[in-house]
Order: sequence, then C-alpha cells, then structure tokens
Amino acid sequence: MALKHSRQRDVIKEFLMTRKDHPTADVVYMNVRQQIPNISLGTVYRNLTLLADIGEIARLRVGDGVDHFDADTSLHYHFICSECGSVIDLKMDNIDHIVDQVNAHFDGNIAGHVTYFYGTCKDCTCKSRGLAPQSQPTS
Amino acid sequence: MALKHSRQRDVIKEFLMTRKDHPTADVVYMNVRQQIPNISLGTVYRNLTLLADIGEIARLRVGDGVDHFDADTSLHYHFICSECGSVIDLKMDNIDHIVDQVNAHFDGNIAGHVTYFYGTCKDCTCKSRGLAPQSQPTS
DNA sequence: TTCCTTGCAAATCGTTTGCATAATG
DNA sequence: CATTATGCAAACGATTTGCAAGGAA
Repeated sequence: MALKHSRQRDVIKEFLMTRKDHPTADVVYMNVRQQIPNISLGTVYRNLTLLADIGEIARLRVGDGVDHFDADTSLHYHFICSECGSVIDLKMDNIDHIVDQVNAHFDGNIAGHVTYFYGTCKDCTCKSRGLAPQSQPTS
Repeated sequence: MALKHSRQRDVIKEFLMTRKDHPTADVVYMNVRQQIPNISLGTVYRNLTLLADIGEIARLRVGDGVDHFDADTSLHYHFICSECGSVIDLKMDNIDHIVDQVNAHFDGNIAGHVTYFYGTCKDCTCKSRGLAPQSQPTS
C-alpha cells in the first residue's frame, strides 16, 4: 500500500489549506475543478478519505448529515450555526478533563470524546435583529 | 398541524421505552413489525422524526452515519464502542460548564453542545484479551 | 367532513465501489 | 514492470417524499 504521488491529491490538500470554513466534499470538488477540470467526484472522496486516514486532514461530523473537512489537525473545537450551517473554529482551552468524570463510573476504556457547540453565529444573530451582517460567508 | 392519535406511533414509542440500547430506525422497524406486521419503514421514520421534533424522544447522531433513537430525554451522555458500535448511557455530572469557556472568546450565541465519548466497551475490552464477555448485546 | 396518517414505491442525497485506463516509482 | 491512482458510471445505505387510500376528531 505504498503511497504514490498524485497531482489531484496535492491540489485537494492545497485547496483545503487555503480554507478555514471546513468545506464539504462537494465544495472541494467544485473548487478543485477550476485547476483540474476533469477531476471526478469519486477521486475527491477517495483522496479526502485517504488524507483523513493518514491524519493529514480531519473529517468533521457535526450532525448535519454531511462530512466537513479541515486541514488544521491541531486540537481545537468547532461551533456550528443552527441557522446558516457554517462551521467556525473556537479558541478555547482543552477540555479533555471531562473524560475523567466518565472514567469514575465506567468499566470500558475511553479513548476520547467528540464535542461541538451549536447556536447562532454572530452574523445570524445580527440579521435576526435587522442589523447588517459583519461579513459574508466564505463559500 | 393538530396531532391525531395513531396506533403505529404508540407502538413505536412503547417499543422505544423498553429499550435502553438506542436502536436505529431499522431496528425499530424490525421489532415493531411483530405487533403491526404491515407497518412500513416510511411510517417508522415519519413517527420517529415527529416524536423527536416534539421532544418525546431524542435523536442521537454518534458519527456512525446512522441515527439512533432514545426514549430517555433526560440529560445524560453517551459512549460509543468503536469495536461493536454499541451505544451506552453514561452516569456522570452535567458538563455544561464547558460552554462558559467558549463564551469568553466567542461573539455569537451558544445554545448548547453535543458531546459523546468513544473507546472500547467492557465486553470488547475483555474479548480482545481472550476473556469471556460479561453479557450479550441486547439487539 | 376535515385533514392527519398510512402503506407503498419511487426519489434523494451523500458516499462508495467496480472496472478499464493512465500515471507513478 | 508492478502498483497505485483516476474517471466514469453504477451501486449503496439511510432517509425522505408524492400519492391515493384509510382513520381519527
């Protein structure tokens, strides 16, 4: 299973690194086609899965039924706006200590936890008050 | 949109209340057919969605691509075994304080958070050591 | 009678996969 | 040359939906 170099994989990874809004496979596909017009959706999926498996990118499942991808694999948390669906990075301290609270009463082995926050983002909060949004979605 | 009574909805809810293993729509369907043989999968999905929308049951998205349903809507957390996929209730204190750590640096409005734990359950841990499991899965 | 619910089947959506061909090491 | 990667299209699994018929208020 030796990995061989491929231009499509490079372009996919590079595109992902330019985005901080955690695009879906489809969005990656749409954008990458500007550089490789005949790339196929299947190839995009295969490479996103491969990159996620070897840890070069992260696959985010935020409960909206679609996978999002993130080139930033460092420890951080996400916020999902219930109104516009945007996924936003959060600056906050590590909360792995919550695992300790489980271990106290649990017999199995806890490897980790998944946590994400939801609510209304700044822009959507403003809109619902009739104010102008602060910025447009990147996508 | 006045709600009308329906036997299929009753049976679905009753079945869910007898289970603490958070079955999927398909498992609900299989079991409910023992009491209503000609019930359709669509009806099961429609009622599970309806019950979840009015808050009588909870829809659990634990990242395995399939929705699980829980008749226990009280605040509690879940553990998902990475090996056998079983979803287990956890006894532990409320961890809503983690939201406070986000609010400090976030402009939007945080309504809540989703957290689940993963790892290896007691039975799978035992199996991997060649020991006999403590109990069989309920499904 | 009104209109919510159902069963059935077809449709959707996101994602995966089989296959023959192309590209890499 | 041996193998991995690609494009294409078909296949998939979970869930939703349109529709005509059935059931509750």
